[in-house]
Amino acid sequence: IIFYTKRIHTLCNNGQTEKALKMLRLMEDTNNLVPDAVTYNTLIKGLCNSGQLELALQLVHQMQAKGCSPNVITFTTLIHGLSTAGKVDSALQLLGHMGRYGILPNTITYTALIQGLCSVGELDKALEVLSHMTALGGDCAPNVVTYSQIIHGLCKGGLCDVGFEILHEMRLRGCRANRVTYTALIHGLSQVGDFSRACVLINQMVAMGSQPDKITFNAIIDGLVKAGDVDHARDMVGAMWASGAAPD
RNA sequence: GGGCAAAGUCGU
Repeated sequence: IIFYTKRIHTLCNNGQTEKALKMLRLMEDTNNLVPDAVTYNTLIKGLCNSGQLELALQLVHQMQAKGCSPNVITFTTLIHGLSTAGKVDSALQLLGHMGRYGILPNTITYTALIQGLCSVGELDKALEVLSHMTALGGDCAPNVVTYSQIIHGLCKGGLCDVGFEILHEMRLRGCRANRVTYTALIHGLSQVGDFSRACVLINQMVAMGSQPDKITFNAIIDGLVKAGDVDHARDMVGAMWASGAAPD
């Protein structure tokens, strides 16, 4: 069964969902194997990634019909799929249904939801979810991914200042910002031409032990070029070499 | 300790 699940995983990653579904039938019908939650979750993710949300939801019913209970990963995968497709209402609804199955959302589940809220511009709601997570704590406490993601969303929505507040908040709560966190904020600042604060952040991240990488530099160089400041962009390319990241 | 879920830049 692990063997089949691995094959299904590979097929899904190659976008071969048809074949993956056939593989599921093959293992059930001709091999009398019983797929478990991991098998179904793998397929559900594949279907979500290829935009076949309906089929993914059907598969959840199918697994239940066969006596396999969905778990928190099943729901998180679906919520992520719905969020990515911009169907945040459905994602929220699904979150509400989880309780009926006796399954509690965790940090990753909420983080997937925040992703969706940000992408449709519901930043206020995303911030509400973040507070809720903080209040819940434990398994639902926001982590560095949650914070990085919401900072990214805020910056995209033009709210870099709020992004800074979140950076401070995460520090207060003992969550260390990493390269992704800083890069998201640096990118936001660069896009609005606030290079001085972007540089301050670069220095901060170095001081905190995160080296800027290619993506960090690209983010700021792109901003400089868009602002027509080619000279400083060249300087940054120099700094990029100096820090051991090769421009591409 | 097994196979499954979440975050950053540019590249049409």
